[in-house]
Amino acid sequence: MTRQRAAILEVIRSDRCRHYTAEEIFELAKQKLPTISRATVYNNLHSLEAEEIIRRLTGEGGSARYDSSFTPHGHLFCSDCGQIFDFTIPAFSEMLGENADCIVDSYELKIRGVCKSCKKVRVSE
Amino acid sequence: MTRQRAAILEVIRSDRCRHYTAEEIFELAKQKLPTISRATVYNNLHSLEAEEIIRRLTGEGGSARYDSSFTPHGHLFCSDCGQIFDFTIPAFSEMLGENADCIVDSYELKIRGVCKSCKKVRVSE
DNA sequence: CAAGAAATTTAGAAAAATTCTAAAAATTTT
DNA sequence: AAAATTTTTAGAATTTTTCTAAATTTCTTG
Repeated sequence: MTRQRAAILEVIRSDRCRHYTAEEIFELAKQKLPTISRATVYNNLHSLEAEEIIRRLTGEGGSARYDSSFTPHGHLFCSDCGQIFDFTIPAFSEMLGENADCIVDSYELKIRGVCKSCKKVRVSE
Repeated sequence: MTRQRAAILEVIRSDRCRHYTAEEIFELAKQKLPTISRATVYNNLHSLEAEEIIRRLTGEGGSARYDSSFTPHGHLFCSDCGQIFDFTIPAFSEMLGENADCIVDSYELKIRGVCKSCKKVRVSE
């Protein structure tokens, strides 16, 4: 555990809904450790994901975003505000268990849509 | 509908299990239309996805892969052979319908694990 | 706690992936 | 078939990620 790794983790964990990009994490970590380098951020993001501490989310726009939790859960990608909301599906594990003749290491349900508050804005417009 | 667009679609549809990358699609389309450019491939991949004809899959390695169908379904990313297998979950739509207070445009279930045949290889080794 | 070994970080270059641009070509409309 | 619109091309530019070798930090062990 290095100071850099701690700073990176702290940045990722400081956020429970924005899901930062690598570049954002780099900029924020830089405020704590001005000499930190991009490569260190990427190195740590990779190892943290390999250790199942954080999760890499991709699919919207150019750069990956990071989730402070590795626990399997769904992500709602709001097409209006761009935020990524977490949610869980209690019955999900069972559903998978009974049909899959494969090894399931992890899963992620990605929903594209419009979140609650943006839906309200749309209705009122 | 241009010749380029048709060639790109044809390439994507010629494959039901590999899920080509943009670069692979570019190379394969080039065999039919030697002067096709990368930008055209990307332009068309974007518009085809916006028109909900194909789907962009991301998350494994650097480049996105393309699915010839936009119909919501799950993807099993095999961590051994790297292939992406499609599967459907009949009960899934209902499950979503009853809980989501948001607009769901589409969804994708991503599973990381080991496919049937790689599992067999692992056991026999 | 100090010395050596191992692992990590740095800075920047390099590579890979994607987007942009303006002119040319193709397609569609009239 | 001419004009208007859209798409394509080629390559530069940008963005994102990875690599590299030297320097630094952390860990291990006496």
